[in-house]
Amino acid sequence: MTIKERVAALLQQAMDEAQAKGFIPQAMLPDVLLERPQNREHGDLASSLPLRLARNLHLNPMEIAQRLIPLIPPAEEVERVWVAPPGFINFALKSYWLVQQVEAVVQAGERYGNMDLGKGKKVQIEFVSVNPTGPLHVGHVRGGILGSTLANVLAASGYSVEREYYVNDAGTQMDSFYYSLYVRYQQALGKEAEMPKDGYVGTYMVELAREIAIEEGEGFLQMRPEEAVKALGAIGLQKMLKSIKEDLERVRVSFDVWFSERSLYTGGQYDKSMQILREAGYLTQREGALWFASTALGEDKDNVLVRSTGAPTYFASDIAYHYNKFSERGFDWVINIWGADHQGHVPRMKAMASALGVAPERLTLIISQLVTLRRGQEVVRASKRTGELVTLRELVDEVGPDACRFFFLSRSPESQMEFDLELAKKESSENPVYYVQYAHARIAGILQLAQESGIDYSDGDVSLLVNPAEIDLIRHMVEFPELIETMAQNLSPHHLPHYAMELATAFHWFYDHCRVVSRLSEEEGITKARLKLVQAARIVLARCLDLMGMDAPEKM
RNA sequence: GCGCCCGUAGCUCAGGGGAUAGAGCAUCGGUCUUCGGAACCGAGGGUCGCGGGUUCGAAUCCUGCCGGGCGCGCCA
Repeated sequence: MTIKERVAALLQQAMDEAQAKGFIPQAMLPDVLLERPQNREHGDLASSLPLRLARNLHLNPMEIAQRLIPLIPPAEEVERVWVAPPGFINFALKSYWLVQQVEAVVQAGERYGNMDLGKGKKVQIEFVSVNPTGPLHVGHVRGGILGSTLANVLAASGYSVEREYYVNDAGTQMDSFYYSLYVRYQQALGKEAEMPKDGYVGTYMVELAREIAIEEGEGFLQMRPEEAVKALGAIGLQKMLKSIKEDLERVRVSFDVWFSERSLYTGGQYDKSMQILREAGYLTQREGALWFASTALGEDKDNVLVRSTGAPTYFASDIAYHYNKFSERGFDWVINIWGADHQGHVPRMKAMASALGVAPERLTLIISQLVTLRRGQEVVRASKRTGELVTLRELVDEVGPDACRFFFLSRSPESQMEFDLELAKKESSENPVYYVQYAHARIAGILQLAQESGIDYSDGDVSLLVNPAEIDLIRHMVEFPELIETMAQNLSPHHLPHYAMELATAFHWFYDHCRVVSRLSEEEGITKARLKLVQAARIVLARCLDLMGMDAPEKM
């Protein structure tokens, strides 16, 4: 239970009693009872409950507050409760309680901030899932970093999380990729062959084909073209996937499962899911194609599942895929992270869930807006087909994984963002990423010094911590569990970098005001107490960095 | 034309019904310079795109414009 929930419960108790005794009329309580006021003078926690109730109760908000306050039970956490116009109830926390939280943090260690919001529910996060037709570029990084961090956050919140990459190894785009590879392979071996007009003309395809020609020899030239395309394609796909995986690992994005689209056709999920839709009456045959009657579910148009050529669409695969996720693998909750260019597919996905008999709220689609890439004034256009793009690899080589992650993470998914490569590079020596990491390195330095000096601070007495800088640092640490909760509830990991900045600031401020390691024997007590505080600060900061997938350096 | 997202400081972005709207970078000024200066403190800088509405209270919710991004295929 976070301190916010604890105090909210106290307020709730007071409210119940007030109503039971008839001091206050019965009323529905708002969901949110407590807030963190932005101004310190308003206490550690505040409630606008009286203001919210005033209208329905036909009472003056100040009056409501006055009646409520005497009924708030005394608690070891709370120092003072008071009314503030126009009708807030403010709470100040006891500094004795705050200071004891240092012990709580140290005791919890790496588990500090974890909670059981998810109660072990099985959640799957599917992200990136780019067609393996070429290298990942900058636009794909955002979803990867968002997904991996969200997965960390949900895991810390008590969900059982699985990370998945959906490999589109079937479908027309892949056919084009396979054929392009065949052409490049022939050319690599000196044979005349012409690229299809919508083929993948990027230079990486030339290199891929050459590599295969060297490793596998000329054998594919002897095969019938269809056979060669298939055989080469299988090799090309594996190489492409390997390279994508390596690229993602450079930004510390990894997956538990790489799921093959093709397996849905060989494993029977496609047939089964279509059967379910057929029996539910959602399939119609029209104009030579098979349609999903999504208009029956409130969508504005139907969607083709099987083309008149007999080839299933990507959407048909999606249905089979989600049938597999929900019905076969039994995920309680499925989260898909998509780029804004797929936003139009959301309604039909929801319709599909209903048609499969899955409650639509068990499927969450997070749409992250696209990234505009710039080099100074020049806008860089990304086109995978022509190969004119800044790859993920180039980006990470230029900017580094930590800065990359921090930068992408600090923007909320729904806001379009601009990535200026020049700026990212230029700022990298003087940017917030290093500010946060520096705080960690500084802490490590202090603890190192303590160790070298042979100081054992395990018996440090935290009640000696009274300096405002010390208390301020503790206040920030105490907010960490609430942060985890907020991020998990709103699926908004972008708060993490901002919090990390604030925590680092609080630490630097403390460092500036309070000398930690003292050689004076009369300062032994405060030295140990502060070392314990520093240890706790390190735990929280390291957790932040870990959740963000960043390094927590000992030295820089 | 229709749908979704966005518009907040010079720039990049937080804040998404509460009290005086914040951060980083940039600009200007100061501190300290014994545990790591990749630090600390301060200043300037805002019609929260514009207009209406709801509310005790709106940057936040509703609505109409304006501006930008992305969609609207038997492509993925």
